[in-house]
Amino acid sequence: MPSDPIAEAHRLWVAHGWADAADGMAAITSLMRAQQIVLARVEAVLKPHGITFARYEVLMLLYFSRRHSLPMTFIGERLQVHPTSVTNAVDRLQAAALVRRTPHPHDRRSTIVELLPAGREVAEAATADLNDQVFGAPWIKPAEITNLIEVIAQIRRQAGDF
Amino acid sequence: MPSDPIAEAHRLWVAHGWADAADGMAAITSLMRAQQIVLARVEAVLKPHGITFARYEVLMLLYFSRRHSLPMTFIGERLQVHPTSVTNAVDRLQAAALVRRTPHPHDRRSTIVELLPAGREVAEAATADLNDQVFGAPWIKPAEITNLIEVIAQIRRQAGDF
DNA sequence: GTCCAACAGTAGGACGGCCTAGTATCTCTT
DNA sequence: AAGAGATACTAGGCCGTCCTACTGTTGGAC
Repeated sequence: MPSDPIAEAHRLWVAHGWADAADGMAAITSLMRAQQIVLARVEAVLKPHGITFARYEVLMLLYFSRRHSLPMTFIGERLQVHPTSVTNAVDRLQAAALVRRTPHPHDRRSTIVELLPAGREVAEAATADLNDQVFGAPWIKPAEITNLIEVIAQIRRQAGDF
Repeated sequence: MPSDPIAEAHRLWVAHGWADAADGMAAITSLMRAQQIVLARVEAVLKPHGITFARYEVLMLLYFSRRHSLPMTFIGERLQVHPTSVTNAVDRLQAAALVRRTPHPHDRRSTIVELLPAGREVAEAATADLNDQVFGAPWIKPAEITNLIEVIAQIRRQAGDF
């Protein structure tokens, strides 16, 4: 059984006199690796539904909104992604007839994205699968999950994420 | 001050009867967001050095290897990325004259990537900046950092990462 | 009232990740 | 010794992210 590459990197960091940065390096590298692992699982579950995680997030944002519709700008701010990424995601969702663009009634610069019934179906079906196969699956102990949420919330808060 | 979008999503998950998956959803969403935040910081620090995080990881792997050279395959396995991603990164590092490709002495299928002196310089300078501005910076409390490493190690181990 | 700065969205391009397909080489079986 | 399967790498393409540049619209300063 091979050793943990991150623990190995940590050891090398200390050996090179970078001990005060070794923990931070290991934590950030861990974060990168974990995200990659988890994203791959999520994408695998979403693939049969014909969407990606980026598009799933847009769908759920619309799903939870009062009128099942939101301005492009709001979506970008909420998901913390660049406006062009929203354009990209909405383009593909619209091509799949899951959402549609509607002009804003008062501001002709703005565009409203509206969830279509087909999009609502996909959102519900995809969520059922994700809840069953990923979110609700026993990947780590429940206590550790809430711990993880708490620690990351600190990072996010410190970065001005909320 | 707006509330935490992830806490909000958690609340909605519970309200829709998905309580048993709410924590997992929040943890995974947190992971995604945190990775995005941290990666952006790392990339900003590396940008003046003319490399990205993907290429930095390759450079450091070579930097720590005995002969400052490794097979393409080994790099991909260690970094847990697709072989084509290694090809991509090495292409760009080679174009920047930081590494070079060398034929494997015994196996003509294989290619050895060798760190050049210029690559060594960049690796050291980039690491100094990363240690100073990201890895060693006080983004969360030290105890929380080791906690994060531990929890993520469980996820990675469960996923067969090591 | 006019003009200009700010804003909303999109087009085009760079980059990293993956997948599939293809070539070249090795290795094992028979 | 020969063929089959595994292995190493790469080319081309898709997707999501970002950046810059551009068009159109709004709203406030004057």
